[in-house]
Amino acid sequence: MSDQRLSAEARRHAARFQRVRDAHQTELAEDYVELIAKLIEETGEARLVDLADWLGVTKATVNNTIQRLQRDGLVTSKPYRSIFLTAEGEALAQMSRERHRTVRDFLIALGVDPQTADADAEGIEHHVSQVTLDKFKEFLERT
Amino acid sequence: MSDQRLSAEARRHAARFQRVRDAHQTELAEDYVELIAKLIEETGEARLVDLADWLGVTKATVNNTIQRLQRDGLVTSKPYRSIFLTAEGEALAQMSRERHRTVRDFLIALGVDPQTADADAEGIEHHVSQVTLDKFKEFLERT
DNA sequence: AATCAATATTAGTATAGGCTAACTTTTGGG
DNA sequence: CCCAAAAGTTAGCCTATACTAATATTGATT
Repeated sequence: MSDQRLSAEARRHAARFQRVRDAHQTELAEDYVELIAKLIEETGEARLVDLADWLGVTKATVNNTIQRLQRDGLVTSKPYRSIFLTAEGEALAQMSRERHRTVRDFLIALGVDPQTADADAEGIEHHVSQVTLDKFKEFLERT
Repeated sequence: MSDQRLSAEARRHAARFQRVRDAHQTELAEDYVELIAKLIEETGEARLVDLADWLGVTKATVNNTIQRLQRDGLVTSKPYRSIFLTAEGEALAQMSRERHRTVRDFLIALGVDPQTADADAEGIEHHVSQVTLDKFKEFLERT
């Protein structure tokens, strides 16, 4: 299918873009399951209103998104009841939390203040490949 | 306006999310102006069809986005003519390119292979604060 | 047990960012 | 110089992610 007309560089560039676009699709899901796991762990349950507060969006938005996550098999929820993670959601949450922590710790080890590290990690975590994550870990071990 | 009911941690979390959501709004604009600058520099002009090829999306999508960027004052374009950057677009492009290069070089200095560094930099660059970028530069100088 | 506040849902709206298909305009090769 | 291919535009569609406002449900307190 690859268009002969295109340079190898253009094709690589397009592929990278594709990858970033795909990452955007999963970002929000990762943020939600990460937060749901945290809330369950710390408060015993994940309520819609708490998610809305922690995410800084309205309840209606959270409701929408939870429907989608349920459709995609990451959470379960019944009307007016609190939200649970499926096994798949749990796995994604654990992965996300670990990656988040690694990115955050790495930035702090680099000399970034914790406040900024928190903020930047939130955006960066979804775009770090396993290869890069391993380099971050290596650096942490060296320090 | 801050809701007394919310913990400081929840408020900080929500603020970080806000920041990531805002970053998403500018990401695509940055990617476009960065690419437009590159194409103008290397080929003399930025044609819609080239943008579509390099971004891996259809011409219709690029057309849409260019209208938006024009509305937002980052590019100028006339029907059936090639695309130019405004002063503001130029400034954003330069900033983006420099940040992109720093992130990429930093990852490579860390030991990440160039291929992966390219791919990860594409996603990461939009979420790196000036503070973190400066730490990346410091690291590059130390190496 | 009734009521009210907290919580959740629904309906309706908007924007961004994607697509395909059909159309128009430009341009370059014979 | 004309006409076909390349380039650009338009219309119509879709999904994700947000919002407000109105409604419905739950649960705690009197």
